[in-house]
Amino acid sequence: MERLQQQFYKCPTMELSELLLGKIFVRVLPGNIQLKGRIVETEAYLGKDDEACHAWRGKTARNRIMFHAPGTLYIYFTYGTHYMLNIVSEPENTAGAVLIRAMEPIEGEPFMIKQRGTDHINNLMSGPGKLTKALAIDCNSNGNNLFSEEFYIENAPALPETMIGTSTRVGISKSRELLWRKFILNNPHVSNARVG
DNA sequence: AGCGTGATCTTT
DNA sequence: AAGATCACGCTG
Repeated sequence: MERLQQQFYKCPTMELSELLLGKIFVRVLPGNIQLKGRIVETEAYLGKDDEACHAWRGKTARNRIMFHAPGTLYIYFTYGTHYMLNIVSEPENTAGAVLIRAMEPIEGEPFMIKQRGTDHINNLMSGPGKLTKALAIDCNSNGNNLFSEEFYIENAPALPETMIGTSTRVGISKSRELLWRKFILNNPHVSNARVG
């Protein structure tokens, strides 16, 4: 399948969060290690009218990448332990991003198993902190984009609406009512959504 | 159900 | 300068 070009990412964040489901995220490490995962869960974050979004109050040192061009990677560190992977959306100077919450391992499982310290396949990338660990992604890649030999996304057929689930976002305390989480129904690699 | 862990943001 | 919060994961 061909790689997605920037044009693909130039659509509203809400649409993008759904279009990304089923696509193949590729991470290539030195030594020609190829890691691939099928995106199975996403969440939308918009600067405007979304208090849960980092950029809600405007640009800061941390969130500045969210104002970059569509297809840029916004990665941040949280809870003293985890890195979160987001794909920037919306035109330049407008904040928006899609959080990648879970993937289904497609290639490079031995590396992921080593990274994660478990060989349970359903547990390798079934959460936003888990998948960055499995793919060895940290803040060094913040601001990189998906049009390189290191990171790109392969196209895949669009999923029928009947396979896509919708819910409130996980782990936030603001804007709790928004149904901005999208996931592939009945896929065993979707994260265990924490409640409360 | 509780807690580790450290950067970031808000409030003093 | 201090305090609160946090787009989480693991143990129990």
